[in-house]
Amino acid sequence: MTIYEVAARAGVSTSTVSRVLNGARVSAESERLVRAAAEALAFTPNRTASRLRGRRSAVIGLIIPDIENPFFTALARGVENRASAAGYSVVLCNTDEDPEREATYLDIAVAEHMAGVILAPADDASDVGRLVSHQRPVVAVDRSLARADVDAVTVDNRAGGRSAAESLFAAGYTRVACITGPVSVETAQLRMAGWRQAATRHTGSAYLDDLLRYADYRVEGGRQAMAELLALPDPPDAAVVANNLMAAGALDALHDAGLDPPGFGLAVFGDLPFASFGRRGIRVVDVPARELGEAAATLLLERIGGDTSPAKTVVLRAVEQR
Amino acid sequence: MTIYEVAARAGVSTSTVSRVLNGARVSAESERLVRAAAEALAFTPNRTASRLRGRRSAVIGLIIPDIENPFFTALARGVENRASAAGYSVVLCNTDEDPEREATYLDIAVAEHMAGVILAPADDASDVGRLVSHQRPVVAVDRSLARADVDAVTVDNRAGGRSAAESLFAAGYTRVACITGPVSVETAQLRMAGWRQAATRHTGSAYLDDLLRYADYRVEGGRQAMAELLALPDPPDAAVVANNLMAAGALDALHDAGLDPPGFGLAVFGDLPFASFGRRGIRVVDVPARELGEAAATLLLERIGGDTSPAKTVVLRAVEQR
DNA sequence: GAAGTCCAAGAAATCGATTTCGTCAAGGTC
DNA sequence: GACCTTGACGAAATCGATTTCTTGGACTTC
Repeated sequence: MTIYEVAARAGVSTSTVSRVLNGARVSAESERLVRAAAEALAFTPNRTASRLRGRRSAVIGLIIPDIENPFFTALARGVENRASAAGYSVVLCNTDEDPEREATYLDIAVAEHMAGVILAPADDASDVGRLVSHQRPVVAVDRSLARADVDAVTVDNRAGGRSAAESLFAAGYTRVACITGPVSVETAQLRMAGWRQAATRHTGSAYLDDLLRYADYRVEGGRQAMAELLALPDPPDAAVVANNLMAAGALDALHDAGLDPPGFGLAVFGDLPFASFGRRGIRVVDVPARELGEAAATLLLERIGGDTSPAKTVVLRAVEQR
Repeated sequence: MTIYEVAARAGVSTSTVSRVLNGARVSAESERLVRAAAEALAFTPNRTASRLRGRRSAVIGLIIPDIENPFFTALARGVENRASAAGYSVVLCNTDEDPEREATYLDIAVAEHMAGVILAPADDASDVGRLVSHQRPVVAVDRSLARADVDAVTVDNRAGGRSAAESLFAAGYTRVACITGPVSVETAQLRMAGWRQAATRHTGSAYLDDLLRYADYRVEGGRQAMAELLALPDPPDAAVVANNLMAAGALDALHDAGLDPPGFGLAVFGDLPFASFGRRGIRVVDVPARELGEAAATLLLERIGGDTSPAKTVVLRAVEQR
């Protein structure tokens, strides 16, 4: 089912068929003939061929570290909404936080001639050089990249961490701990820094390290970190937890100890999906995942459209909301 | 950066470059020259061109109804594991249960010359005709299709529903209700049918419709259905809930009524992610999402590899596990 | 009515990698 | 030494849609 067969059936040349299909000038008669032939043959243009010739593709790559984390799927949803409204399809790639898989997908993005890439980097040193040097637009999302020539959309993690901690102090808790993500992950550091700032202000003491735990952004890590905190000689009475998955684990550990919120204060980054009733008494810092995705897609589409202004970083607000 | 430039730099023809890159016979000397040139130019073959010529693509489409449902992301993970091990990449498409978006993605799959498609159909009448008539392999997953000439991988939903209900009766509950999904969705019907079978056996009565609610497979639907059941003059003391999202809503409604499990018996299809502590006392029918994805990918890869045996349906077991 | 303008539409080049076909030389056989 | 086999490798065709270049006819204009 090629354009040649359509042309033959319509009794015109392939150029005319292409023109009809792409909305260039043709006589009404030719148009009628071509449309009839295409209809009769159920013709679908071969995108591979058209892309090879036209060098553009209507595909956006979205590379995320963990497809099973609802935060990233909500983000993906945001990207998809914007992209499909603009006629682009979204290819989702899951790196499992593995820089090597990430590199593979970045290579694929180049080789597949994708129109652009939205990347939630596994590491702030992620190598997007290949994309950039091929003039392929890239937007970093959620986490920013070390290089300054790439657009980014992030949330104000430090303010969010501060606001989470402040809200716990304001509610009367006095020893507010922090469970954050891997040392190497920017969002984990910033959220922790926000907490540290608020905690220092309220307790006067800069010796907070007892109350700080680095975990892995996963359920089990959260559980274990909370168990450790509860086992301290002078345990905390509240905690800021830096993501949703760890919060699920932390809640579990709290429940084991008979300390369900709000008896123990808990403020969490990101919504706890599907855990609505377990969520009661928990303070949530709303991380606008979908909006992040939408903002990133908007930015990327502008770049694809030819916007060559200097790289910018969009920072969305993340504030404790309840 | 084309194969021509590599050839020029290496002082050989493009055929030789292609041969080196694809592992055909070449002299050691040519190989060395070509590899050096490719390295020096940071050459990445243009997949679009290679696909156009070779007519095969190393991309598998995975079309799912709800990317934010952990069941489907776990399934996607399974597909991805198998596919990437075999050198294929996975393109994830989200239909939002919308047959129209599904049709669009199916068309894209044809036009993009994807190697094959794994589809969790929004409707059992989903039109995969285009794929089939283009000889493009398709595997239905989770839900089967009306047409019999397409491979499918499903779970034994009826047995799962039966086992869920049986386990509640065995634990001493006597009025076991059922909250299932949309009437039009096969899995919802089958899970309900399993429940009905067990309930009929135990209660002797075939008049179970009071205790049956059709909802929408979403959190709010589950909450509302459970609220309705609890408001009955003669309310149930247990329920089978046909998916994870509705269970989250149902749990919420139960909590509002002061009836947390195991006071009220609850058996759920599929794991409740991130709700570990809320999950206590709940019976879970393990729906092997990842394994479904793996099985579907295995089947699809066989078909892509040229297996032309008659269409088959693989049924995985889903049994109450605790 | 000659010259100029305009437009539809066909022929052919093009995108970049793969693959077929043919050539040439080295090595083997009788 | 004539003839055949084998292997490396270059020239050119190929995949299918798009786009440039060209042609020819209709229509203006003075």
